[in-house]
Amino acid sequence: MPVRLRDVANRLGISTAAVCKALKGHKDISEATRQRVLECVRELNYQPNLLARGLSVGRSKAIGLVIPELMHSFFAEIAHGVTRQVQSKQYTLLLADSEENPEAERQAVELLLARRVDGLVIASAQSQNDLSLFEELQRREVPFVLLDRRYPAIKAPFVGIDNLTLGRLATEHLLKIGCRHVAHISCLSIATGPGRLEGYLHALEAHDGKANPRLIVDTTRAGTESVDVAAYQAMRQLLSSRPRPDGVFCFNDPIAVNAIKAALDVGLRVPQDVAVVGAGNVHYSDLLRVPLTTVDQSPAAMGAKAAEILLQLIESEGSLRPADIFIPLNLVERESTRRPRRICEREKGGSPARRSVRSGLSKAGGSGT
Amino acid sequence: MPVRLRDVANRLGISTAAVCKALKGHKDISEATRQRVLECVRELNYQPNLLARGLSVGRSKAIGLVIPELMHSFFAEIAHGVTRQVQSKQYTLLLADSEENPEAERQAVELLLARRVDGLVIASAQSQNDLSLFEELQRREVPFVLLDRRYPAIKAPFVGIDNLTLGRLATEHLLKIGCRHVAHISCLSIATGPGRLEGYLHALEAHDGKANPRLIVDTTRAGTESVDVAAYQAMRQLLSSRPRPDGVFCFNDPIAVNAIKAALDVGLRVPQDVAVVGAGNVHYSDLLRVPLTTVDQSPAAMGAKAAEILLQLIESEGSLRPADIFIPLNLVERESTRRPRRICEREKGGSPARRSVRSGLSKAGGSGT
DNA sequence: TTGAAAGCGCTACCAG
DNA sequence: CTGGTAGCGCTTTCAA
Repeated sequence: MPVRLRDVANRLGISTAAVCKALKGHKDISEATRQRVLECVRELNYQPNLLARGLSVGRSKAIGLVIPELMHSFFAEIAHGVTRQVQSKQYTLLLADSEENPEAERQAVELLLARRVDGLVIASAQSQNDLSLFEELQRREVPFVLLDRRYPAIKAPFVGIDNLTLGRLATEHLLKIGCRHVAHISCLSIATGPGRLEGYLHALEAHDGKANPRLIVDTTRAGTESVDVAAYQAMRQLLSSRPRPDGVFCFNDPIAVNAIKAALDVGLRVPQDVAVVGAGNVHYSDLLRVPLTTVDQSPAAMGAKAAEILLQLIESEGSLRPADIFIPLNLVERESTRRPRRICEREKGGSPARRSVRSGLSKAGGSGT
Repeated sequence: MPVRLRDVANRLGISTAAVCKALKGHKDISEATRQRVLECVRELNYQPNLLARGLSVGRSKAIGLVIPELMHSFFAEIAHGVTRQVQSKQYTLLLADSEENPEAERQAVELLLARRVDGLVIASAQSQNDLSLFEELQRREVPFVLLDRRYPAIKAPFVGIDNLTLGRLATEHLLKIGCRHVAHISCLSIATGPGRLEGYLHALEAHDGKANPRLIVDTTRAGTESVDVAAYQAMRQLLSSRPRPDGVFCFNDPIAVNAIKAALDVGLRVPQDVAVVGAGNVHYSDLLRVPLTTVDQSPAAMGAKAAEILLQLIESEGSLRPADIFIPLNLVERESTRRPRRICEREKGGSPARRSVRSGLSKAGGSGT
């Protein structure tokens, strides 16, 4: 039904080869026929069949993006960054959502490979213990870049943030505003979780050396329980422990938002009674009931960078081995940690060199509409 | 490099045809050879090349999704609904983001067709005046379904909401809580805009017959100005007009959020001085500084339904002509319209039959993480 | 400068 | 029941 190369060739009384070359500006075709071809193509509204081309040349000009959860606006923004970059280079994006399920992710990757994508960007749901998926990809020499979630054992370019720094940044901030008992709601089942916990511990150690295990609670979900309720419960648990924390660093914004909810529900004030910081700088986090202090990770930039690197990787045909990229972090200070002026007593020991904190320009005022 | 059908055929000393049939369970192949094939396939880890298959059978088992703005969480959720449905049916999703640009959308569609997608789901950025893109699709007999943004002149299945009802629902709510001067911040450049305005007008007419044109301001952007600032300015303008509105129905949540910001910035209280309702029930809208009353549109359900219909359309090979689907609306009442108890004086005339309002269960408590 | 022809990997028709 | 074989639409090499 659709018009083929042959159709325009026949109509012009020339060969398909000639048309093909004319179209890609091969210089061994006369300008005259080239013009005729171009005109005819326009006239018939010829569109090359990319399946056929892909089969023929062995490259599809398509890449796959595997995301653990598109509902999370963090990943939606990443996806946006990826699409922008990819579309600007005339590639097509194949999207798969693993819903945080490692097995679903495997199948999704399998399917994308069967479609002969030229490469993959993966924000993975695999556990750190099972790297077989990535090993398989390497064995097959499929170019791929790891996004957001890092697997140190895997030698593939990574684009994301340094979670240790993130955890430290957030925790130091809480300490700096005078919190004495800083808790952490973690999510160790996600690849970025342990690093943030570690950053939290580092900051505490550097400050006064003590980390109270009772002030760390994890939200790894047992079964189908939603993250929101897990977070809510985690906060309730923290708030009933003694000493009661006066500052909480949460693994991410959704958790932080639920933590705040939990605190308010039991009659505590945020930030006066307990300060909260999240991570991700989700849209509208400055318009929340209590505007949320959070660590911005520039997800769109992350996505764009990952795509850019993947495309380089593909076009360089393996001659390139790009370094990991760490997107700069940015602590955005808002109400949830804005303590009534109160000098921090006993600032013990020299605090370790802190990463520079860029001006916390709100993101929700930007393009998020 | 990757293993082909031929490789397994050779290894088994049979023909590719036999292998092909064995794999798809054609009954004219002996169980014995079928087993041998299956085993060999597993052993060699054979993966069919879907480009080749697509070329051969003329169907790609892939569909395209065209979205105007993935950053907007409304569309991210739609995309999520689509992916779920599509993946469950073993289709692949090709994603394109038009960034609200009609021309970019055309090109994106062109590219998807060149990749021989079996159909398209389009939340379009085309203006109502230029339907050529859709006409072209119909001419080429490409199955497609219109999502969220409706083009009445186009005979293609539509999945979305009834904007007139939405506008009426929101406006009636404001009237019901006692607002005397209900304003509307519209966005007429988007296909869903006019319907909502109309619903607003209908509600006012039914109530007391008067609609003040000064209380309607549009946010169609001049140039590169962001929606957020357009919305903010629109609200400022409204607030300085006399009579000052005491209730505002906003085209969508991002606009509503900025409108609230504008009101608070000039020292007004929400909802006491001015009540605000949005549309979309964006994540966390119940955790905003002022939790936002909004009309929920169940975007994930919308996406899933659209995909489902498209797949039916494809598999029925045009024998089917599905009806438009209107996803039920759901007014979610929160702080931004929770007026201090105040009886509505002078409830003139019988208010028109109102759509049932389902229980306003918050969405942010759900899976949005 | 042009064209014939051989694939790319898979499917499907039709003859054995 | 099985296996040649002729495409699907495009690219590319090689000969004219």
